[in-house]
Amino acid sequence: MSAIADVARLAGVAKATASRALSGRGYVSEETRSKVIAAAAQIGYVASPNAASLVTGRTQSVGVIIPFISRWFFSEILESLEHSLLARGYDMTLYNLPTHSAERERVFDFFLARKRFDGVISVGVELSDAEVAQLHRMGRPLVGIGGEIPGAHTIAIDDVATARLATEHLLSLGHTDIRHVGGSQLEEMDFAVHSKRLTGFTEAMAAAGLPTHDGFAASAFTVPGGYEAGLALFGDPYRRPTAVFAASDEIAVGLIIAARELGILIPTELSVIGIDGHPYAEMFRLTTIEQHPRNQATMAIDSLLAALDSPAGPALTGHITRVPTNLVMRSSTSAPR
Amino acid sequence: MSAIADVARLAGVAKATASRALSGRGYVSEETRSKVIAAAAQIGYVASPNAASLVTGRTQSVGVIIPFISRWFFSEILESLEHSLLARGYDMTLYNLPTHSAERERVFDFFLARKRFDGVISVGVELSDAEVAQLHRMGRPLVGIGGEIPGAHTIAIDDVATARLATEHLLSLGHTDIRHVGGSQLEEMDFAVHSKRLTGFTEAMAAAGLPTHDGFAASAFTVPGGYEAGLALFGDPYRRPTAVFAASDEIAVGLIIAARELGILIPTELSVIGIDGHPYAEMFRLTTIEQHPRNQATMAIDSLLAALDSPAGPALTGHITRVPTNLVMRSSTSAPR
DNA sequence: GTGAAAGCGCTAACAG
DNA sequence: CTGTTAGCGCTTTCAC
Repeated sequence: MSAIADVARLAGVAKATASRALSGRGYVSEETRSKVIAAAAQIGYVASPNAASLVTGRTQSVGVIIPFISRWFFSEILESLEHSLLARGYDMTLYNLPTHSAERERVFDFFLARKRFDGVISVGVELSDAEVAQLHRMGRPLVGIGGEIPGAHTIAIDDVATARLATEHLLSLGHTDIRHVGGSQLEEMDFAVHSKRLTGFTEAMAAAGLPTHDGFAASAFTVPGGYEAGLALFGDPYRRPTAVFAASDEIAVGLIIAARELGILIPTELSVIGIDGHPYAEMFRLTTIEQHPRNQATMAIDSLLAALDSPAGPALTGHITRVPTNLVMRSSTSAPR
Repeated sequence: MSAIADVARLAGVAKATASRALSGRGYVSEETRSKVIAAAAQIGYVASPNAASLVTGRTQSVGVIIPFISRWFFSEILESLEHSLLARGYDMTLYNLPTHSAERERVFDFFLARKRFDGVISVGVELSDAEVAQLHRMGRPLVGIGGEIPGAHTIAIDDVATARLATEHLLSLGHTDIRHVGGSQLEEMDFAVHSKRLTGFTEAMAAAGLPTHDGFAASAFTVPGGYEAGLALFGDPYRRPTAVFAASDEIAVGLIIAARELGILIPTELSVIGIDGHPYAEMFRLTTIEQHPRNQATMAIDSLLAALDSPAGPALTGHITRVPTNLVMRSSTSAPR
């Protein structure tokens, strides 16, 4: 009971005609079209994309790989990707690939090799040349978010410049004893995000002629991580910095909670700046640099689907689109006392 | 260039034999099997599940619908579902369906009707009889998480009992002026979670002979939501409760932050209890009732895949598995002063 | 054990 | 504009 055959029979036309009427491809008279559509509606027909994909090569489905789900930045990206894809008629299938995932190879060699996807979006996962090549061999477009991937179009902020900007904000307020709390170089994220943010910090400090030795403290990229780091960093009042640049809003919030617990006044005794634009930032009146994950997701989808529609075929060339970030000043930063 | 045909040719066998050797179904001599496997490896063959599904009816893919991605409970569930499914060779495709989503009908009538999934998992989404019937008509198993769905197996905690337990904990410490901060009845979640937690609170208070009028304050199910509610609730020292039961850890944390900001000592002047087991709970030394989302996810997957494997066919009967919760006492609660 | 043939549900050519 | 035919890549009878 090939479903489309049922529709065709009911409408009194050939399978091919029913297919044309329902898919909108090819010529069908208005009359026939409505007859077919009525028949389809009557028996509740929904085309099987799997069968169609066998002949068209299109699956109406996109694969997404992402290293975290619960971190704010990534869950925002995910929500936005899903929403855009759904609106355009695509399914989104998700692969959660933490940085040192044992599953990684299997995901690339098996799951992504099954020709199930019209395209792949890699969020915060730095792909090896071999991985990119393998995806390209299937002739499918690949778009990245978060950092440069040779051979693929990528949407990303400039991590170094953003970190520099954050540090410069504190410098411009008059701070000289500034620390950076961020991810450990020993547990580097993809695209060397930890290092890049540290580099931006170091560059800005150096440009201001300030020392940075002992200027960095490692922390998990979470609120509890920032909290732990804060307790350690602020415990001794005689060796406490006047300002901290946190590599993410989550860390920054943890730092603020720790500071409050220690009775440190913000921003009078301590200025804190973060990166992201997390909803918590407003509640803590946190000065932060927003990086608009939802915009990044939208741009990625637009790029991917454009590559699919373009007559030139999937865009295989590498190109990075830098997304602008913007500093939002709130009352967690001020001039030092 | 039918891929499996290439493998067959290279191995010097028929397509059918290659298929049997690779899928493990049917008789193949050990010798032939290894020859075929070697050939497949040599040309990097990966079977197309879409083509296979056309004949087997199995897609090796599961659809998941979920109303939130960024809330801790849901992102934990999601991570765990993805992990379990991947381990068993299934793809997970995700539909984000907020409570009053305009897309809902389209997801059921179009996306889920396309015969793309071997089964569906509904996380925190209360399905109508029509929606359940539609899924069943496709002969696919359906498993729910979060609340009873007639006609489907569901994994869920007992929300009323859990809320009662939380309230009884505060009562047992000697509190009498207890409030409940939770979701508004006007913006009810699916499965009436807001109402159920309020009911549990009310029941426990009534059993203790205590009044509950004005005992409830509405809040968004987030840290900022709890913070706003806390500022309002604790602002007036003469009308401040001695204890609060928050409907989630996120709300509870917001309440604690607000209390600290107002200079209120916890637990001396205010006891707070939450529900979930969020990582923030430890950092805030929050007494909470854990509901182990990862266990719930694992149970759901086991149930779904068992239904697929069972010779009796997909389990269509409704049955609810209650998941135990456990109270973890930390220093955010104590006897009233 | 293995091969040949049929067919899953659909769309793309090509006639008409 | 519409019907007929072929075939996407795979699995599964059913012979051998």
